[in-house]
Amino acid sequence: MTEQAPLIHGMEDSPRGKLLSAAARLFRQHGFDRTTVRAIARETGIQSGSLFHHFDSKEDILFAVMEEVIRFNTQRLRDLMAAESTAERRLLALIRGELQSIVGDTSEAMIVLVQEWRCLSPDRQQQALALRDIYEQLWLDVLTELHQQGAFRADPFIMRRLLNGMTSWTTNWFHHEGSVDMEELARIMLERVIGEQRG
Amino acid sequence: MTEQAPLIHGMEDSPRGKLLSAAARLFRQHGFDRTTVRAIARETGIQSGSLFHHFDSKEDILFAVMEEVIRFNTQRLRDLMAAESTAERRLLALIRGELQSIVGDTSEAMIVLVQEWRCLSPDRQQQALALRDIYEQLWLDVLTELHQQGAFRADPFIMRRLLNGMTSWTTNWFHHEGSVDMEELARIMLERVIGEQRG
DNA sequence: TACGCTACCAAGCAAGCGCTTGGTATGTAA
DNA sequence: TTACATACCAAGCGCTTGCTTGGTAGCGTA
Repeated sequence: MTEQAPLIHGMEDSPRGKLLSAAARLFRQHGFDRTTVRAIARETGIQSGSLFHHFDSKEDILFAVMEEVIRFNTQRLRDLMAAESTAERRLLALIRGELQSIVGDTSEAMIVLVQEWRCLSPDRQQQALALRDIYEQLWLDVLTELHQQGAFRADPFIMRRLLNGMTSWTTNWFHHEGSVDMEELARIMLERVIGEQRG
Repeated sequence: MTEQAPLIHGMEDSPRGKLLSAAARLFRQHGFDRTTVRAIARETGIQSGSLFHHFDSKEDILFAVMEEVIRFNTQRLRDLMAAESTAERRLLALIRGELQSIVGDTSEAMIVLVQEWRCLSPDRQQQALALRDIYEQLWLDVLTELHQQGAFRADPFIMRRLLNGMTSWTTNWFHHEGSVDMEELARIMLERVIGEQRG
């Protein structure tokens, strides 16, 4: 170990936080199963056995990564929404925030959250699901409000699923040097809900 | 082994085809890394060693699953489109076909294609990518045509990415017993492109 | 000085993994 | 009858894996 990779946004500067940051990055790059505890330890600059002083099992690390990233991004969405006055602008804020979390400062952990879900035990899945429900409720509230205003006809639940698919999929193609930036992409996604406004 | 699970649509009724069907199902359920060659063999009713009479490595099995499902679904989309006379109807056919492949008769293999991509060697990824490019061109042709007709303003490339996200994500929520069926869902997705028509 | 807590090292164990090996049964064609 | 290919079995090898164990260094408190 010569250099330390930067921490993922929202994770604290402690042995635990460094471990989680390194783990998230490796899980994202190679997948949970192909990441060895030895690799996580090496990246953090400790011996593989020492890792179990901080976590009881490899799966515990995965769960901790997921839990932290859900909590952090739930709070971020709440903060972003609080500054907006209309339902339409709140939805744009949500889309912006989710994009930010997926292709921005917490991307490693967010991708892990989506892709390594089944590596959790059923019990742990249930716990993570409870946290995700809170996150999802933020979306449903705004979408339901817009639906009642007549902004779109489709079911708000379905609409959320479609939006979730659009944002999650960006992992597979979005690049910051690409032809479209995050702000413009958020706008385009918003238009999939409320239609392309004439102007 | 007492009973044989049904084959996945497009796979032949041979030792090889049965192996691929069983493997796809297991890969989907537990992931590539957590599926052992012993489990694949057991599901097919043979010994684990016998499996290597048909394939050189476990990764070869994964690649074969992916190759078969891309080829099969590319041809299916072509057939479905050939019956349609307008670009809008062709796009609906594409959406319908992709949904069918993801939540219908080839779902196991399609999900594996999306989720286990990085388990392929770089060389194999390149080969699979070439096949996927052909598949994607079908979408780009139709979307470009619609874009030129003024059906939507956004970039056709971006639009394809958004659609791909919407369809792929259905894995995580769509159920055949649910409140919306495949046909209606395809219609709703189409409207994300061309807008909700009044009527 | 003694104590206890946190953070770590060095070594290694048991289990599970992909894959190999050497051999057998069956079917088809010369 | 011989020859060869296909499809399989039984056994196990060598390696990697998550995790355990027993011990140590540094630090703050009494």
